[in-house]
This record gives sequence, C-alpha cells and structure tokens, in this order.
Amino acid sequence: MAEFPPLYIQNSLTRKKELFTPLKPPHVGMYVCGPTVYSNVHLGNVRTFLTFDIVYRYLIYLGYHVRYVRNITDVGHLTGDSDAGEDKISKKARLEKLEPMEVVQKYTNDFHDVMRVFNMKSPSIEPSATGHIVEQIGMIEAILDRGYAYQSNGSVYFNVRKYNEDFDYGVLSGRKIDDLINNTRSLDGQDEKNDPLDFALWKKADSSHLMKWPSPWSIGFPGWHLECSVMSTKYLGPQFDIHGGGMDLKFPHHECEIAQNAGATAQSHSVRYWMHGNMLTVNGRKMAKSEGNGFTPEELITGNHALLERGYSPMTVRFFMLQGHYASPLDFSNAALQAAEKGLERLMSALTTLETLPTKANSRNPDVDITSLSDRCIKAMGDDFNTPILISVLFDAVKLVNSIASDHIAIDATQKADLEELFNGYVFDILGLMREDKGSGNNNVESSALLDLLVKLRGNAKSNKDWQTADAIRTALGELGISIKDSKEGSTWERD
RNA sequence: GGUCCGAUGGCCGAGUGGCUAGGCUCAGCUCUGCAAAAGCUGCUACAGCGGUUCGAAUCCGCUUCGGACCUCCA
Repeated sequence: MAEFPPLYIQNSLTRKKELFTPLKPPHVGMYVCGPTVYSNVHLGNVRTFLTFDIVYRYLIYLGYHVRYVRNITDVGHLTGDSDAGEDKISKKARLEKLEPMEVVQKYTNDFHDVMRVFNMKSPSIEPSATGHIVEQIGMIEAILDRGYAYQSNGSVYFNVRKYNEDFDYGVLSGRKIDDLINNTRSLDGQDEKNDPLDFALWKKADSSHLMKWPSPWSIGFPGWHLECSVMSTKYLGPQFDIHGGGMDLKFPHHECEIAQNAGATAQSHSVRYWMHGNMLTVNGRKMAKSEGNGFTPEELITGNHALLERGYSPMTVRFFMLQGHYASPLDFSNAALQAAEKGLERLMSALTTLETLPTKANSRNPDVDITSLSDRCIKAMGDDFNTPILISVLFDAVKLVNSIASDHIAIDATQKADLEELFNGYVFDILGLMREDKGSGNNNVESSALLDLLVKLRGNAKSNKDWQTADAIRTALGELGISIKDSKEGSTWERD
C-alpha cells in the first residue's frame, strides 16, 4: 500500500469518502455497467463512461494492474413483433427488418465508435449477456438452492422479502422495504410474482420473443439485472474492488445485483467500493432517451441538432465534462461548451509553448516549483478523482509556462523535462485529452511546410516594414482558418 | 406521496468552520508597425430567514426554488 499515493473514493454504499485499498494490490478489479445496445448512445451515456475512463486511467497511472470489465447488454429488451407499437426496440427491429443480433451489432459498433472518438480506453474484458446464458442459469440455480427465488409459470423470481430476512435489501439505495411496498406501481405481468417487489431472474418467453434459450424452467431469457452479477463474478471473483455506473442504475439495478450475489453465495458485500456518476442535464433536466434531449456524436460534431448552436469537437466535450466533478450534476449549455473550448485551446497551446521553450545550462529557476504542482495534482486526483481541481492546477502550470515564455525567464533542461512530464502525464495519460487537428484533413507535411514558408516570407516582409504584404498574408491565411502569432522570436501559425 | 440531493460572482464550475480554486466573459495596462497571442491588474460570490461559534459559503433549523430515484434509462 505504501507504494501508492493515497486515493480516496466516495463510496455510495457507505456514503463516505474512504481510503482505497484494493483486495489484492497491486491488482484492482473494476466493473462498470455498459450500454444496452438497442439505440445510439447519447452524450449523457458518454459522461458515465468518461468518469470510469478517468478512474481506469488514474489507477493505471498510479501503477495498479487493473482488470476493467464493462459489459454489453444485448438481451432482455428485444421482443418480437407486437401490435402495441410502443416498444421502440421491437419496433426498430421490425421496421428495419433486422435480426435482433443485427440490432445488437449495429449499436455495439456505434458504441465503440463513440468510445473511440472520445478517446476512451477499451476495457480489459467486454463481455456480453448473450455470451453468458449458461452462467446466468447457473446463478439462478444457486439462488433457488438457497431459497431466495421461486418458480412461477416457467419464470423464476427473486424473493425479496425472504432475502431481506437474512440480508438487507436497500443497503445501497437507502430504501426501506416497507416504503418500497407502499410505493410500488402496478405493472404488467406482476400477477406471476408473489410480491410486487420481486424481480425476474428468468422470464419465460412468449411466442413473439425473438431471443430465447432453453433452461430448466422454460424456454426464455434472463432477467435484466442478472448479467452484471454473473459477469462481474466470473471475471473479477466473488469479491472485487470497484463497481461503477450511472446514478440512475443505483435502484433497482445495482440493488438487485447485490441481492443476487448475496443470494447465490450467502456472502454479502461482494463489491467494496460502489461509485456512481451523476447525470448530464439539459436545461436542468436529465438527458435521457425518453426525454428526447440527447444527441449523437455526429450531431455534436456537426452541430446539426436543435440544442446545438454549432458543432463541438469531442475533446472540447471531454474537457467540458472534466471541468465538473463526476458526482455532481452537469448542465449542458452552448455557452459552457464554448468556454471549455477556449480553455482547452489555451491549455493545449501552452504545451506547444513549452516544447519550444529554450533552456540554459545551470539556470535552474527556484520559482519553477514542479514538485509543488505535482503534489497538488496527486492530491486533487486522490480526492475522489477531482478533475476540476486538477485542471485548475494545470492552468497554474499553464500560466507558469506562459510567464516563462513571455518574460524570458531562464530554466534548465531538467525543469523543462519535468514540466513536460507533468503535462504529458496529466493532460494526455490521465485526462485522456488529445491534440485535435482541426480543419478538413489538410494537415499533411506538405501544407505545413508551405505554411512555414509563407510565415517566413511574411517575416521578411515585416523586416522590410512592408506591412501591406505582411498583413495580406495574415489576412489570407486567416480566411483559410490559419492564425498567426507574432512574438519577438518570430512568428508561428496554427490552425483554428 | 416516499427517499435522497442541490441552490456559489455576468456565465460555467470547485471548495465543508478561519488561509477567500480554475475556466470563460468584461474593463484597464504591458508587449506589438497594427492586430492576435501572452503577461499583469481589476470586477470578490456563496438562495432567503434564524441559530451555534471568537469566526460560517462551509454546522443546525425553517422557508422558497430546482433536480434525481421510486418504471427501461449512464
């Protein structure tokens, strides 16, 4: 433990900020609930995956060996043709005349594309629910054996009341079983249940259901919560370190997961640190598929959506999200995105400035206190992954770099290297930001060389006080989306 | 209705008892042929009311407003 800097995590289970101590250091097991692949992911979904991308990246940065499991939910929602026309999934499958697995493949691909665009690291294992039917049946049998489930008309339900006698149903979400009973709404298909609180482990499929498997109880499909219990256990063991997901999954999904694991093994607390990311909101309301206030990455980049004044790059969005803490709600707005865009630009151009900073031997500058900056960064991330604080420290470093550049303060090569290491570690490795070549793909070597040449010619014109030519070049390049920055040392260009 | 969370400057967004993040915007200055960039300076806030305390944005109570979950949802 001593070899790792302290990391505190807000544990949803205990509602406290706790020192993170993995079960088997240096190994860490982390499970995150992935998407249900029946439609395009939207920006709100992206936020949650970003949160755990940061967790994953930071744990790796600290030197942990992380096994990151994030599932693909590809069963449980795909019903067949029905007259109701209200089930969007089945409607989609029917309209597009697709096999359910084609729908799954299509949106899994989309999901992966989105993850790539936002520079999310791939998980170590990405298991799918349909690939673990056998294991799910096995877990149901274990739960039945222990008496926490019952069969009803070919389906199997989890007996919440029975479970609650031996364990505590509601530990995670802070719910009392009696309150739940009073507030449970009546839903279809509850007549098979002994108690409205009970939830399905296995559902018998009706004839219209397209995805179904044989089981000891019926031809059917697994319940919605079971896959996560099964796959986390399979790949991370009966007890593991971190389980993450969006806040909206806390109840009932994660509560049921806890119940299933405990019900199957008689061992409670399979997860040591539960982490929940907060919601992305639009005008104060949760971005959700049902609200219709989400948008796809393509819409985001092109700006082709009613909510978007214009397009924003994925890194702008990533940076925008990281300027808020994952556990707080974050409100989407064009103004905030635009502010983030400028801030990110300033951060990135400071990196370029740093690269070109001259160094002088034996000119170690005592004001350049990289140790202090580094300590503040570690402390920020160690305090429940506080990326906003981290970013504020990075901007202090930006200011330092810019001051050095504009005041011509001397630093030595070691200090420069340390600064570069700091930036590279936090900006690229941990925050996962990337330099974005904006513009339309004309960023090849030739065009760069041409730009260098033009800037040089303009420099000559400036030397000759030929302001007309110099300004003509600057204006023309500006119209092409290239801006020129002058300084005493000369001029540089960059794409807007 | 139940459970929980929140209300911070022009905007976004950290911060949980004294040391008053950061980004964006705006104004002034420096630099500059001009501009941009960069630097410096300024704008100093914690919904309202009461309480605890030497001291509260931070703790407690009440009020108002907002949100999440209770149903698939990241």
